Amino acid sequence: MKKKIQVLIVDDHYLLRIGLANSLNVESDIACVAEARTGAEAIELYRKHMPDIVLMDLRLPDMNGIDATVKLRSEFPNAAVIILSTFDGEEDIFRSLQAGARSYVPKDISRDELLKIIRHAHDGKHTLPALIAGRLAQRMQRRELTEREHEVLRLVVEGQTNKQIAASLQIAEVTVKLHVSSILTKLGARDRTQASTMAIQRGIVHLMN
Amino acid sequence: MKKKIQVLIVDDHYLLRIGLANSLNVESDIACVAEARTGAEAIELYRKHMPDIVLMDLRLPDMNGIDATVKLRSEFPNAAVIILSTFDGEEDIFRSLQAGARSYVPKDISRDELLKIIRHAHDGKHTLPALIAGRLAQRMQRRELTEREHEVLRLVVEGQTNKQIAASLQIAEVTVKLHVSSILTKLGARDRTQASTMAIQRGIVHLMN
DNA sequence: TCAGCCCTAATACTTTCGTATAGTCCCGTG
DNA sequence: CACGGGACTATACGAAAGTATTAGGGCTGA
Repeated sequence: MKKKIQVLIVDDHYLLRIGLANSLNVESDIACVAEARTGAEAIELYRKHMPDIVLMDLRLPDMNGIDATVKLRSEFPNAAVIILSTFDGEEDIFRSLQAGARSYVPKDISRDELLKIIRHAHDGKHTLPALIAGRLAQRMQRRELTEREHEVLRLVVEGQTNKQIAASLQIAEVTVKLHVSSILTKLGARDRTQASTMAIQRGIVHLMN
Repeated sequence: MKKKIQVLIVDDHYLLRIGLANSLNVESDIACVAEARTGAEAIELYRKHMPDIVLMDLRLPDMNGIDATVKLRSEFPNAAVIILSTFDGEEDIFRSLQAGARSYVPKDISRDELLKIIRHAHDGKHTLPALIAGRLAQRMQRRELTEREHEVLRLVVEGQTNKQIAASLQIAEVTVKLHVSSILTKLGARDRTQASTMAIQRGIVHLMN
């Protein structure tokens, strides 16, 4: 008998971990070997079990699923990570794949598609659900925001005025205006309010509770 | 032997349905009797099975979980609905309970707490997780937006200017400004951009894909 | 019936936003 | 070394946004 595909599940949602573990263990060629709740725990358990596949939630208590992927792959460059997410913002997809993930799947995925993607990922292939691939294509068209523009955008989303942003970043208000203008053109937004919702929608900025 | 608490699960996420069904069926006094993927299906299956408890996702393909609850309870006023949600915006909590839900639980809830809430709901009690209760308390303090203000806010979040909103709603721009001002004071926002993100954060407005 | 709230509107004024143009400094790539 | 790009600053202007005040009409509940 062939060795099963060993999977590490990383998710802080209890219900989802059960659902995943059950779905996988039913299959004859796949087995869930460990479950982690945090990014740190994920790396620890990866060292211990050396699984073939990591199913990683995008939102984790301690760190971002993307950062966790980067950290994991810096230690284990061959780690096959599949990002699981409720969000389907283009930016999250883009960054996940940049971080070296083999795939990116929304949590409302069907059982069959998930299994297919796990098997493909195990074979070294990069498979994306059609919807996700479409989002990614959209994202590729756009020019990326610079680091500074990201900072400014974050503050814009928080509702700060240009003057407040200038104070926060220790730069002149005119400079802030310049950055905002640049952000607007890059995002294709008419004003800061639209830029703000677009940023949230696309996953460029995440609202935390 | 006592009759088990019969539960209807309403969620379009395959993984979560499995997780839930498994968690519940392990218990000796609880049984999942049916699973629905949409609001319409939920009502249909409720008629058929007459379950004791409905676990309803807030986000459904066809309609809102809150609307589904209202519809269900207009036909079956004694239906015990527990809303399940990834969001923990105050507004969603508030509206869910207004719609007659027995409880509102986030999807990252622990197994024990979920079971406790199901049993309490079955006894007719209204139990809320501490975090959720806190959010609700915040919400209760605030004055509610009027219907018109909601409409305006939705358009503000879309990034429309006052002039565009005036055109959309067939009213004068000055009137729009008045509504916006009123919204700002009620939300405690400085400007429309902040109001916009607050509205998203609190679940007053939902972004759709 | 009257008070109170909501929606509507007009006028007037201040502040902020967004764009345009022009120029300096620094850094990494070719 | 030159070139391009990013970050920064300055000045100036028109377009929105936001505030304040006043006021009429409609609906509701005491």
